[in-house]
Amino acid sequence: MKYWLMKSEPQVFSIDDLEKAKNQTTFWDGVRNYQARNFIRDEMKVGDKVIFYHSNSEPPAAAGICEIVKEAYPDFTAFDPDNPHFDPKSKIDSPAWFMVNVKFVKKFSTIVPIEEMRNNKKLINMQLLKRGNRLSVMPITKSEFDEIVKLGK
DNA sequence: GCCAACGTTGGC
DNA sequence: GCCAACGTTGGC
Repeated sequence: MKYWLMKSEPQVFSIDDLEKAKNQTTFWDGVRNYQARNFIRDEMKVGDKVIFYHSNSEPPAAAGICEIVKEAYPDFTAFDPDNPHFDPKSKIDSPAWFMVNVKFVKKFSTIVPIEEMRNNKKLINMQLLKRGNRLSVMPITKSEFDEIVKLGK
């Protein structure tokens, strides 16, 4: 089993939105970066655990946990010219972009702000904290996952 | 609101 | 294939 961290802007889609979603499940659409796409398409498996991270929020923070419940399939929002994530490069018979379904597991009783992660020796190697990081989907280790869960409670 | 860092685009 | 210009991300 692998462990991941996925970013979402809470004003667009938050951990609360996931908790309230039908079956507490949603499709993770809109990833338009090749490195992130490759993680989604090639490495995410059902049962993998994911830290749900709130980016562009005050404060930016890990907010909870979800898990992969459906492996990669074409991101259909790329096919829809009216969708903000539309990408004419992605064709139905040769999709460029993929998504997975995730299911709510828990919301942290205490969010874990990025600053707290920066100050934690066990977390300092995470790609999230690397200078200039813009990746929205990234792998983390089991010990990093466990440490964040411990802090978030 | 600012701006550094980064990925993508397009002219050559 | 290079690289300058541009748009976006996302912390601060």
